[in-house]
Amino acid sequence: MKQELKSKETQDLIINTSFELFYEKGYNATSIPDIMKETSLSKGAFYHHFKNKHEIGTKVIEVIIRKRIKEGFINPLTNNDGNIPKLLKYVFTNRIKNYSDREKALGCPANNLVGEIGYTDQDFRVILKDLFEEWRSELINTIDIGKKRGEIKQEINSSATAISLICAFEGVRGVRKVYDDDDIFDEFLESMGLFINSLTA
Amino acid sequence: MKQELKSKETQDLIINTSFELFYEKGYNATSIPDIMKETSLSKGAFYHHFKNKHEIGTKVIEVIIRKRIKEGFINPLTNNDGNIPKLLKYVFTNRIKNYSDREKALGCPANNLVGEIGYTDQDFRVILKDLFEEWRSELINTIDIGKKRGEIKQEINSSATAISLICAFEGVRGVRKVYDDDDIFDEFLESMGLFINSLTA
DNA sequence: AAAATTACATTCTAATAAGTATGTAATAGA
DNA sequence: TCTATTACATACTTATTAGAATGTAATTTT
Repeated sequence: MKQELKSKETQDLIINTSFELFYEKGYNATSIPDIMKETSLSKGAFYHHFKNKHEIGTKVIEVIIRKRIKEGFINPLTNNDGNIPKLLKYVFTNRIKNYSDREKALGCPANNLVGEIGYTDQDFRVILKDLFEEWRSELINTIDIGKKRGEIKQEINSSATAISLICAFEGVRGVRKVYDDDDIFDEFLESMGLFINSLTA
Repeated sequence: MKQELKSKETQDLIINTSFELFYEKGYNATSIPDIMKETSLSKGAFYHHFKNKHEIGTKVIEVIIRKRIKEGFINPLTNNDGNIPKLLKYVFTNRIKNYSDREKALGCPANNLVGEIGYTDQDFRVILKDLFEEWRSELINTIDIGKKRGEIKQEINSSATAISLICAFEGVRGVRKVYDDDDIFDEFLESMGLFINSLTA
């Protein structure tokens, strides 16, 4: 096989495996040997492709988690031919219900990482902030469209609403984690639906 | 000094120090030597009073974090002579603004631990769940009182509303962590205020 | 085809971890 | 007062960690 291709495949394997382990056990609780055991590759392979653990952490956020947020939360917003409040409800409520048991039990990968951020590691914080900002700005845009179309009240603060939707969503995913119970989701979705209704003109 | 008293003081020192370190660096990133360096005590002292790291984790949740949630969120609810929506606004919005910079930057200790929970450690999950349940049940009670008094709409689902308030609150504290910016709080509080208003009869 | 480079594997080091064993001075009980 | 126990400190063991050094076969470049 061509070297360049092989190399890319190995890197992808390491990144994907790292993501899964970080998601299941947490970043700090996952060691490089853990990752390499899972890939069936050697430590040499790891340090050939990556500088250190911090670099793979960064890559996992920038590549995998970013992709998940883009595909799961940002892209669906751009498909805004229909009614905006309905779109918001879809993205923030209906979608959640269809998560796998694993995803429900493990929560949001981005939010889990946020929980691990300490006083010192500002690097992850900044990358995650950029991610949230991408998401928020698309949400603001979506809400603004709703306002222009008269589907959302003019007096609604788009930016405040966007951040609140994100906060509430990240919040449930954490709370659902500790409850390990679908009822929490259902009740949350009911309130979330009411909140979105309260935005409609 | 009497032994029993001395022993209690040492245990408290270890528990409090552990809480601070877990809060600043996270549970998994904090080692027993870290804790003992901070207390200026020896490892022998630690293992004399506690079985292992897991036990101190449990104690920190059951004692310190529980106390914080009780005093900060549950007890204020029981002081419900005034208007209930106003009380909710106080507990969920005004209070947050008065957090110290450190508390803003570090987020919610309970929620941070939630982020570190993996597939395996069900122990912490269950203790945290009990904590959230205490909080939620008091909140449900408070909302019910508001309904009885006619301050909150009858058709509001108290349980769903309670869990949503908790989720939203835990959510911001995480999001605020990554943003490291007070504007996020202000915007969130604006939306939160509207949401609470929408509950009023 | 020879030389250089790449993509790893293997081996090693130095630090740090959790937890145990042992020692000792102070206190408490008999 | 003698003995037992408590509250630690010190020292040790074993496992695991991040990362560096070295080796090597396959691929690429010249």
